[in-house]
Amino acid sequence: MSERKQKILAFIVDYYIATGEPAGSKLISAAFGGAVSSATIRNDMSELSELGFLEQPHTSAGRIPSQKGYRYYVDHLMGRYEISVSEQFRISNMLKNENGEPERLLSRAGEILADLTGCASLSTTPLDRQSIIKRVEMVPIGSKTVMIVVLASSGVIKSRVCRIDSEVTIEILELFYNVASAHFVSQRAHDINTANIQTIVASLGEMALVMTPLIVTLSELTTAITQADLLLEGQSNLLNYREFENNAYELMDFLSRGEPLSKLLVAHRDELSVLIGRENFFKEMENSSLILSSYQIGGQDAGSVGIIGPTRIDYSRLIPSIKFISRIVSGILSQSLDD
Amino acid sequence: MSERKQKILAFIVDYYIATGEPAGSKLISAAFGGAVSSATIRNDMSELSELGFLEQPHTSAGRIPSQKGYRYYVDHLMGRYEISVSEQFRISNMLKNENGEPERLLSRAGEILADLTGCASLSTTPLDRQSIIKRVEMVPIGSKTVMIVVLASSGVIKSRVCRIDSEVTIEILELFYNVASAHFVSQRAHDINTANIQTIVASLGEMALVMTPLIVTLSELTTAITQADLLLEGQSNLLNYREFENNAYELMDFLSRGEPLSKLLVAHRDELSVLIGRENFFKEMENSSLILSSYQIGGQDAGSVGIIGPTRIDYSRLIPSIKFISRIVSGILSQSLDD
DNA sequence: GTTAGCACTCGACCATCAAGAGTGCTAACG
DNA sequence: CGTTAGCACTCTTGATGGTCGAGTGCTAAC
Repeated sequence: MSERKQKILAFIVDYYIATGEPAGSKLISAAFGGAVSSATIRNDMSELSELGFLEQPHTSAGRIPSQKGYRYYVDHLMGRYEISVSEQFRISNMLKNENGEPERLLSRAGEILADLTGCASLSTTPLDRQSIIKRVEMVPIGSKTVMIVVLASSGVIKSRVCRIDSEVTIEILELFYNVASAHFVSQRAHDINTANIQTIVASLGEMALVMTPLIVTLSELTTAITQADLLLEGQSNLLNYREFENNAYELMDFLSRGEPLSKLLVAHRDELSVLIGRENFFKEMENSSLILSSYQIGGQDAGSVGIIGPTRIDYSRLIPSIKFISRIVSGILSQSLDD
Repeated sequence: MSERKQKILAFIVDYYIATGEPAGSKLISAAFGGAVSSATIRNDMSELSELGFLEQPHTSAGRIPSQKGYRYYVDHLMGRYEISVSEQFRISNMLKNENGEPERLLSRAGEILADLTGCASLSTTPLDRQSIIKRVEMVPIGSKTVMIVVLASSGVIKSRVCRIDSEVTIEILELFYNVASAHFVSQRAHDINTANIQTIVASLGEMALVMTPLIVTLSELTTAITQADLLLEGQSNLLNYREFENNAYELMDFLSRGEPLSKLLVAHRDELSVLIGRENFFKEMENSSLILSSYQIGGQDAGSVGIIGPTRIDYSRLIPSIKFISRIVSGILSQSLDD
């Protein structure tokens, strides 16, 4: 593709991102200082249309980028920016104290990202197929109530309160810890077979009845550890975009379902993924773009953070913010893993 | 107000709730079987307008209820329904196993309510000004990491992970439990003075530095217990209503801010509160209605569940669902308190 | 390959018009 | 006095048509 055509495509994308208006040949010619006449631009635009990079809302409007046009722009044309040092400083300051649970950190990072970009932010909790159950704790909360805490080597912590039918005795505590260390601790979370729960419980003899809720809860927690949760922030930001005026419900409802999206995020744990429109695979997102950047824990890809917005999103300005946030998140999560 | 006028008002409200269309005099006359002529209806409607119960979108449309009209309808006119026994059974079955944390129960109840009503549901976590800190636990999670768990007499459990700068020793554990039982356990959560934290920490001498993050986290958790969290579900449902087409962002953004709403809910812990439009106090909600019903723990009002929707909401059908859910929630929460 | 010129298309905007819905008012009725 | 029929009036809705301007595609010339 000729250099001029590239410049034209770049201009149209930039202009449409900035204003939301189609760009016409005369406007572009003027933007180039009149060095090329509008007729020439028209010829080029016509070819760009034929190649599928541009489309026309209607005959007498200018051109706007097609999804293929955005793709070419992202891959070859867009400017590279960095976020300012003071901004970097501000962001890392806001996050550096959230070094407890990954979930809190990610949710805070998501808020910042949503504010920064004016889009909705999303992230997945860390997920590592190799992660093992590092620790199981049972904390008495009441005479018949305990809290079960499970810690994975990925740093993820899950806890849940569980009520049983009788008083929590030393015997129950001991039995629980025995079961936990025999069948759960040091196992890969993915390998723990939920079907085995029955046999484990059965082996407890007369204590089986009392222990069942505890073992079931423990098993549910280990399952929860093998699944990435989706965290969403700033969804309402999306309502400010014209493009979502008519299908806001579809999109928001899809977002709130969580699971399909979290699968999508888990499948794209690269340093940078830009998914434009129909590249997202889900019909509900065919008018949206996703920008994702993975974070690492101890050098291992563990999850992603990113944003969702209309396809007409300011890729070049927002990509650096997302990359930066994922770097910060990587740093904080890796550091808390030093225990 | 004459009986006929009441019937007319009731019909207009019902009709508008069902169809979203204004009702005209001819339609109403026909609905009454022609027993009264449209001219008579017109006279009555004119008076109802003068009294402020009805308004006209424009001259040649029929009448729709004003907010005052809805208020009169809710107070005097609407039908009383009950939800079917099978429905009651279905709902209570879905909830009866969520007897651990109140937050999980309420969030599940909120999902059900949102599905049931097609509105967004909201609820507050239990809050009791008299509630005391019943228990504080510190669970080692890693060599330098602990999880602090605080349990209040209201049944609310808050936990957070905390990292410190040195290994967690027996000495630290003991010191922590000493501080906790001296200054936190058995205290009313509301009475714990955050300003005292400094003096507590200072009294620890050379251990002060290590202990600070732990004590601060503990103090933050007790503060969190004195505040009702707001749980929202099914927000995207609201996007299906015509009335929110133009101000969806305002409303959704307001909902996601949480705090003002949770204050509103805490202030309305009655068996049933219906807040219509401007009665909601917040400008962002002037076109919305809130239906709330409080739940009790051990006979004490502890929080509310409810829904938010457009003012044109089916009050008579939805109120029973909300009351029922709050009764179920009361039951489950009171029962888990028996420890 | 580039450009000027021009016919053509199409949406946005505006005014006009007719149809229909619903009202408010008046006068008559029982 | 409450109720009703009748009618003029208002206002929205939708259709129609015309103008304007923007932008294009094509052709012929440079």
